[in-house]
Amino acid sequence: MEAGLQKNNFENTRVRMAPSPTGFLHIGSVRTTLFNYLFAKHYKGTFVLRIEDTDVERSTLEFEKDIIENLKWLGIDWDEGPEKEGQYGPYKQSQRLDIYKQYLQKLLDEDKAYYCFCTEEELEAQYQDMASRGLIPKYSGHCDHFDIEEIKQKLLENKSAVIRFRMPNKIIEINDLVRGHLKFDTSLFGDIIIAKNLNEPLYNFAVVIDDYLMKITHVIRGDDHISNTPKQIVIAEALDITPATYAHISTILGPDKTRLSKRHGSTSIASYKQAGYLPEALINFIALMGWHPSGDQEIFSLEQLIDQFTVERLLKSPAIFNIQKLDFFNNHYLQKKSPEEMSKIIIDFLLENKVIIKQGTDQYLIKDNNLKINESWFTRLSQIETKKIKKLSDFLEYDDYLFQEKISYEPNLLNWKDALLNDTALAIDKCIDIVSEIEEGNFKSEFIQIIFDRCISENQIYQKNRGLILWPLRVALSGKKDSAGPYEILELIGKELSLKRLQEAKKILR
RNA sequence: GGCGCAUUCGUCUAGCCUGGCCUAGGACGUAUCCCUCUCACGGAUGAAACGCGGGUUCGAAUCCCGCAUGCGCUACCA
Repeated sequence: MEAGLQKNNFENTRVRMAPSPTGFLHIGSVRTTLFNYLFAKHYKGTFVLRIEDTDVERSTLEFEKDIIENLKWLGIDWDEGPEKEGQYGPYKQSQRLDIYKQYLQKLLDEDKAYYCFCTEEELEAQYQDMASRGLIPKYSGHCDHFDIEEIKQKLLENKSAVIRFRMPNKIIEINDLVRGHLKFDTSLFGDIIIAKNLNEPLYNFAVVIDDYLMKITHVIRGDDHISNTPKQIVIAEALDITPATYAHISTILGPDKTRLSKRHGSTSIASYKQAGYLPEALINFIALMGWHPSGDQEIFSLEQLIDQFTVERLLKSPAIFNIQKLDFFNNHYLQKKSPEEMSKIIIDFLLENKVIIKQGTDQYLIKDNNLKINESWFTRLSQIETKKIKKLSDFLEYDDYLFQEKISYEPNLLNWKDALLNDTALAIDKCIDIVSEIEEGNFKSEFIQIIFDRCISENQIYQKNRGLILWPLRVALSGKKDSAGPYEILELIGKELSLKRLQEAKKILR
């Protein structure tokens, strides 16, 4: 039978994502999740989330929590799954052990599977032997002929045993929604192990049972599963189960073109969230690695993705993860936030990173320099700096002078181009005079600018070369060669701290 | 080794099914210039790709064959 060939209508689809809680939710699984989700939503089907934790040694509750939390954060929800029990639950493999056991027993009873008592050493020896004779290493069939009494006896003796599936020799043809027609010769596999014992099924077996019982119609997964597909199909056939239709998408590669992994830096969604990436940016970026519409549009909201998604546009070649593009998307979505929204986002971020402390309703304190600020301060900050920010953590890097008490810089930095040291000192004095004169209540950048403009128009050297006064002012306030404009910094750090820094600069120049 | 999958600018990709509209389009990044006290923003301009070799055809990025390269699977992981 050619799996999936006959059903190419996408009505009443049930698709699933089956992450294993063996690590923090990473970019790659978010991508497959997203495509399953888009598929379900676009074709008005059901999206099932199933936790694949049959590997008890590696699966943890912490990772499971991380997966659920971050999917929610990204805005991906499910119709059935953890916290949303439906009629095909439970949705956690570790709670379905009795179910697998029945099917395992059925295969055993029908002699479609058998106990294997070979030890790892014996297996190793068999493979070695085959390889040395130029054969393809696969299970020799050493244990495939014991009779019931023999097996009973061995099991009673507590011999460690695994359950192997009697692999039929046949050609399996698959019509993959993304790859097209695929062909496999199952005789190459040998009798694969489908369970460690009756209570510990392995992935290739459990997944078949689950997909069947959960009435999954379409399976979208990474192409690293292509070789598993024929195995799952023969198991399904042995159980008289109709397999789902498959769609194997490409994998994500790191810059060195190997599969994206920890050695390429952080790949967990949590770490991107922490660095200050927006869920909409992540979704947009990830969706475009492995899927693309026929036109030139690149900015997509989740709703637009659902609307425009089609399986036909799923790509088969692997995509290399490019953080600069992610940064671009994040910057884009940051710009689209209103200053008020941004203000809230920045507050949360700085609170989280313990840069500021909440002191009451609309009252915050910058920990290091004791500046008392409120929400409108953050609104201003956002108006001034959001354009250059790629991710929220950039605020800490680019605008450190706003959050620190002391700033440090090379004295030479105060000098504008080839200005004379003496002129710079004069400029700083001038700035101190001007800033001192401005009343606290008028300490807004627009007003400050008017005052400075007046001073500049009154002094010919400054009129000709504004950098002569503006550069040292800005460096004295920020300690950096790159920063926001001097008037904005004055407003943000306030009169007291500004004067302090200007006096500091004056000292340095002597 | 065996099996499988992939191959258009540095990167993500459009175009490929249904050959001519492709002197290959867009985006990110990058370069130069303008704006400018700096950074960023904005504006202008540019560099940059059909893996290689055959074939089919009047014509190939597009169809066919071979090769090369990369990746994946070949677990008592998923």
